[in-house]
Amino acid sequence: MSVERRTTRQQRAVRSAILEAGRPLSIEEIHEEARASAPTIGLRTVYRVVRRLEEDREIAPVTLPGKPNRYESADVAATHHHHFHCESCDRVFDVRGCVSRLQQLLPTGFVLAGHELTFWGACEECSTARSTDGAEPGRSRGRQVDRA
Amino acid sequence: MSVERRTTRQQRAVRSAILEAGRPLSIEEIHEEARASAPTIGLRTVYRVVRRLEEDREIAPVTLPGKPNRYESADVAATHHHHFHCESCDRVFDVRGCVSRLQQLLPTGFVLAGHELTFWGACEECSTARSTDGAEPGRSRGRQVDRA
DNA sequence: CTACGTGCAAAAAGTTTGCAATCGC
DNA sequence: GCGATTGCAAACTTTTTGCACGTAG
Repeated sequence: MSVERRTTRQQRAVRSAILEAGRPLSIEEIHEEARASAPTIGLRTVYRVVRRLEEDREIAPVTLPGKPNRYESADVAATHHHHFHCESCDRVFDVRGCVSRLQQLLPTGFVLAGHELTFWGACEECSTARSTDGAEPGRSRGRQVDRA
Repeated sequence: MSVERRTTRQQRAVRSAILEAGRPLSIEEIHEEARASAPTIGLRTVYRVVRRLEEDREIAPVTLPGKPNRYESADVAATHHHHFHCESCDRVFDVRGCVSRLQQLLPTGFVLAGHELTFWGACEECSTARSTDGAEPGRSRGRQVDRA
C-alpha cells in the first residue's frame, strides 16, 4: 500500500531552498540554490521533488502573469498575501496585507472565489542601486524583505 | 519608404472581433470569432494581424496568471480596470474600478510601477446556470457584462 | 505586381519522462 | 541487496514563427 519514502540529500536541498528563501522561487532559482548543498542535482530531480512537496502540501504554487510558476512555503501561502515582481532582477517578493471590499467591484451575479494582486516595479536593492551608481543587484541571494 | 498597407477581409475580421467583443479575447477566441466573417482564416494570420494591431496601438495585451495573453481594445485598456476569469467557461471579463492606497502595502524602498488585480470565480451566466439546472453556458457568444 | 494569407513544419520555452546507474535503508 | 531515487538527454506541450507558394488588393 504505502510507498516507501527515502530521504536524500537532494530532497533536503530542494525543501530547505524553498522553505528558507523567504520569497517565492522559480524552478531555476530552486535549482541554483539546491546546488549549494547538492552540487550534482539535476533539473529532473528538482521538478520531481517540487511536485511531491506540492502534493504533500508542504509548498504552494504562485502563479504570476506571463511567468512560469514559483513556489513558496505552504505556511506562508496560508496567510493571505500578494506578490511584487521586480522587473530589474526578476525576483518575486511577498507583500503582506490586502485590500478590502473587492466583491463590490464585480458586476451583479458574479461569484468571487479568489483574487490575486500582483505588483511590479523595482525592489529596494534595485531601486537603490540604480539611483546611486547603476550597479545591478541581479543575482544576489534573495532574502526576506517585509516591513511591519 | 512607407510600407504599403492593404486592407483585407481577414484583417477586418480580426480587428472587429477584438474591438467589438467587450471583453479580452484569447488568440483562439479571436480565431473562432474571425472565422464568422472570414471562414478560411488560419491561426498564422490571426497571430500576425494581432501583432500588427498591437504595434499600431489599436489593441493591448492582457496578461493573466498561468494563461496565454488575451487582447482588448486599446481604448478600453487606457481606462484603468481589472479582470475577472470565469473558471467555468474560461472567459475573461473587464471589471471597472480599482482599489486605493496600494503603495502603502509595499515594503520601504520598493518603487511601484504598476499592478494587476485578477479575480476568479463564476461569471453571471455560469453561476446562474449551475444554481438552476447545471446547464453549461460555455461557448456562448461573449457579451459586455458590466454594471454601473 | 507585390503585399497578404495559408498550411505545415518546426522553433522557443517550460515541463515531464525513459532508463541505466546509484545509493538509502 | 533491493528498489526507490537520481541525472542526462530526449520527448512533450503549448504558443508562436519561418517558409514556399497561391491569392488578391
